[in-house]
Amino acid sequence: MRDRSSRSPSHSVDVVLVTAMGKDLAVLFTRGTTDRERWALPWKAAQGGESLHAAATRIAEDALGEPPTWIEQIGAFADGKRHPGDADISVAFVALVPHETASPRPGNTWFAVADIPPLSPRQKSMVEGAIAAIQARLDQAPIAFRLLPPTFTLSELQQLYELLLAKRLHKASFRRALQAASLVEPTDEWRSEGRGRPAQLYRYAPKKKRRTQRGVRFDLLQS
Amino acid sequence: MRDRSSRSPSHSVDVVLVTAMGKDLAVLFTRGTTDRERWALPWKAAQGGESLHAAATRIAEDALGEPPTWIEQIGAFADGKRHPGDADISVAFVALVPHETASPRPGNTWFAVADIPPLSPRQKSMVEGAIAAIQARLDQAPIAFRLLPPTFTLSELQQLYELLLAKRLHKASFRRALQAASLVEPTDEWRSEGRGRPAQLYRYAPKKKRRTQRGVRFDLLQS
DNA sequence: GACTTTAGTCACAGAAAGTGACTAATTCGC
DNA sequence: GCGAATTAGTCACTTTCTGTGACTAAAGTC
Repeated sequence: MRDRSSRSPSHSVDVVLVTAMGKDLAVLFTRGTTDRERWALPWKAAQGGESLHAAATRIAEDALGEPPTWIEQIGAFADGKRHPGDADISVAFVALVPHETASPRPGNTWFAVADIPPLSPRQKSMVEGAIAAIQARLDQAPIAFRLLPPTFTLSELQQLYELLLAKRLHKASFRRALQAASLVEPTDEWRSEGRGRPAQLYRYAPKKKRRTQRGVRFDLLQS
Repeated sequence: MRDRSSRSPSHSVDVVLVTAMGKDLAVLFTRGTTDRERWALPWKAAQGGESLHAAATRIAEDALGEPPTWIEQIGAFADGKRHPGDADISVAFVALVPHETASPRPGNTWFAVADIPPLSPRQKSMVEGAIAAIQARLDQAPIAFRLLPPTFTLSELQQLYELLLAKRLHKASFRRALQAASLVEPTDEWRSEGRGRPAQLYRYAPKKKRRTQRGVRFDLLQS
């Protein structure tokens, strides 16, 4: 392993940890290691011998006390001169965690996406990229379930989708689509949430299924 | 600008240039600069003061003689010890170019994706990532048109989609979807291609359109 | 001129999606 | 206790979209 202490690290790994906090998405920030007055995304300088993915998982776990339920690289960022460290280039990851079970370690705090503290330009790009990545993955992989606890009501699931897609969904359509995809299965528990009829709890339990063979959907293209 | 000649470059930028060559997708490879016997993706060591995107565009243009019609970063790769250079980390881009107008510079050759030469593990991952990225972007942005010359027949367009999606499409459905999205407009030219009725030429001309407000499509989720 | 080949269109059936209305089970106010 | 309010869950109807085969059109081939 080459000596790195004598030169600036070649790259950093930065993680955008996202959760669903009430009616907002929220991102985890930590007090900067160099500047204690500023908030920054959790990050570390590169270490030899560790894969990018493993490094990102470790960084997330260090900030959160537990590993994220999903993590994916969103790309390399080099624009913006001021990274919290002095890395030439930063590899950003987006990670999801259910809010219920997440208790950030001291010095780490969730910020609603609408109310994010001042950041370096580079980390600001990363946050934007992370939100965009979540929305882009949403209809390709069941990542929404990674933001929920093991059991949940269908209303909670729908509210989460409405939050992520930023649009209202019709209850009957939502459930019909869910059933057709056989992604969830009911438990025998019910939860009474204040007023109103209690809701049945479901768990994420995707069944093997042949993806219905469809033609091209040009209407989804954004020109 | 810091002196870089005295130390190994911190990162490289590598480009997966893709075109549609007859019945196959093809990727551009160049004779390795260090090892003239091996083929490699076009790449360059990092240069200060140039954005990743600009660097990738320049690399593509250097190999091809003209800029690609579309380019996008697919991520940072650090696994696999042997990069053609000695960069710790490599940022890969995927770029598209129509085959008709592309004439690679000497030392650069198209290889069908089914018949790719031996590569370093890292660059092999990049090629796989590039193909996956193209297929993933296909129903989110009209990138297929970036593989076609300015005018084309609808049969050519359909064959291209069949190539990219690796499945047959029904002619009437394909055209109906195309019309609904108003992505192309007819020119007043026709092309006679051997036997059979001549085909009308179209050009890519996306019209502003409200994306039909739809619910969640769980059936597209791959569990 | 009949046959083949490719382009382009139509129309119908079935599937999927949008939508409002309905029933069910609980809490709250009185 | 009881009706209003609230949330969950389901149904049925309509509209839209998609899969599909069959048809017409215009060229070349023999």
